[in-house]
Amino acid sequence: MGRGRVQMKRIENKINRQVTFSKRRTGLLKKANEISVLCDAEVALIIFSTKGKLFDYATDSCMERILERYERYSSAKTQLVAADIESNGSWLLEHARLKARIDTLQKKQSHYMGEDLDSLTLKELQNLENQLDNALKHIRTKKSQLMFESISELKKKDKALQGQNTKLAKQPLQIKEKEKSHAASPASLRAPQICLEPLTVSRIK
Amino acid sequence: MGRGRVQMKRIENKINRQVTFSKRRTGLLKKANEISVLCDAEVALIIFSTKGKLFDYATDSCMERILERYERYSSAKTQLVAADIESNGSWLLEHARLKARIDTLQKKQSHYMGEDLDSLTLKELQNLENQLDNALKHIRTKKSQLMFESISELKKKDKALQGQNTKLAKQPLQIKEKEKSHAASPASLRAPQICLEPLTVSRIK
DNA sequence: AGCTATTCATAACA
DNA sequence: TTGTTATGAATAGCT
Repeated sequence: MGRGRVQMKRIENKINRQVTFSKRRTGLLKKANEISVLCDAEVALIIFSTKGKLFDYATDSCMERILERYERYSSAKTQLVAADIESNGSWLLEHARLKARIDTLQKKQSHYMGEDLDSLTLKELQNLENQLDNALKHIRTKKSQLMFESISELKKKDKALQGQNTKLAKQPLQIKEKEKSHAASPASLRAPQICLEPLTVSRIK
Repeated sequence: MGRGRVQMKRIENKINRQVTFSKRRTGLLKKANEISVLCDAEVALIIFSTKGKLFDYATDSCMERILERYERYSSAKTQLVAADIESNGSWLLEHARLKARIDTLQKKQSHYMGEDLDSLTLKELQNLENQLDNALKHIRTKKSQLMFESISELKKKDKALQGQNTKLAKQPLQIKEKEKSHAASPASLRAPQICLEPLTVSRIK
């Protein structure tokens, strides 16, 4: 992809190597992002230059999550690592990792709440918009579902109570009189309203 | 790089997405290896497909070493804070607290993404919907703002280039002939498109 | 940093 | 999936 083929071996000229590194690094990071977006894949890319400078990319800027997933996937040595951390006192690293993770999550959360948007590019804003739009669809679907369920339960309850009402209306006079002494209106007439309560409240926490 | 441009968003057709993933994955892994060899860099690349399958590349097949180096590098800045905590020995508590915080944040995040909605009540769903709706408004406003800015910058550029064009058209015949030999169309006509690039790509990190 | 001439990667198609 | 091909991208060598 340039003016001539290139041997697949270390570029000896230092300047050339540095320039090529810079150009290819940009390309690689770009492509990592592209496959992530286009193919809905989770990608983590870490590059250390010869001089030790770090460059990285991670889907959703969430490197830690992907590395954790990798560790989980690549073997069951997670436990060994954890034990290692405790025994050699390298919990410092662990702590730093947790902190970093929290930072990331908080930043992302602020974006989900429509805050701190100045730090985003147009493209990122577009992604965010699509994501939230999608989330809203799910949420509204779920909400409708819950409401329909409530309604049909209420209808069922209502029917049952009406049946009970009819039955009570046919009972001997004494019992009805007794009821009157307790309240202004017969309990049987209030029942449907009372029974609405648990149904609407139960899931609202 | 195929027969037509490609939108930088998730490919909706499942088959296409799978094929593209397979091809781009190959390309990405190849390029990761190339930059590593050519430029003497240390590279780690982790890819999870949508279905959770893992693909990876690491310089010298030594993923763990690179990941450790990464952790060392990215957490160096927070070590001071951690050291402070170590001194009072209450790091166990701290650790548990951080973990809990992360759990909370992650749970919340999944809700913001429209996932794991079964655990929410109707009222909570309503709150969530309102919040996201509000966030979307902010995001869309910001997006519009950015786009307007882009447009006005482009218009400015366009004007400048047209002026330049006019000037060039008035130059002696010899110079114009020279231009023809370089390209089919004058660079000034292509410029506006070229200038779109930085706006969409520049901040990929 | 920019700028081409080339080689490469890959989207669409088979 | 694998292979082919027309095209858009990436980039090597220069400036």
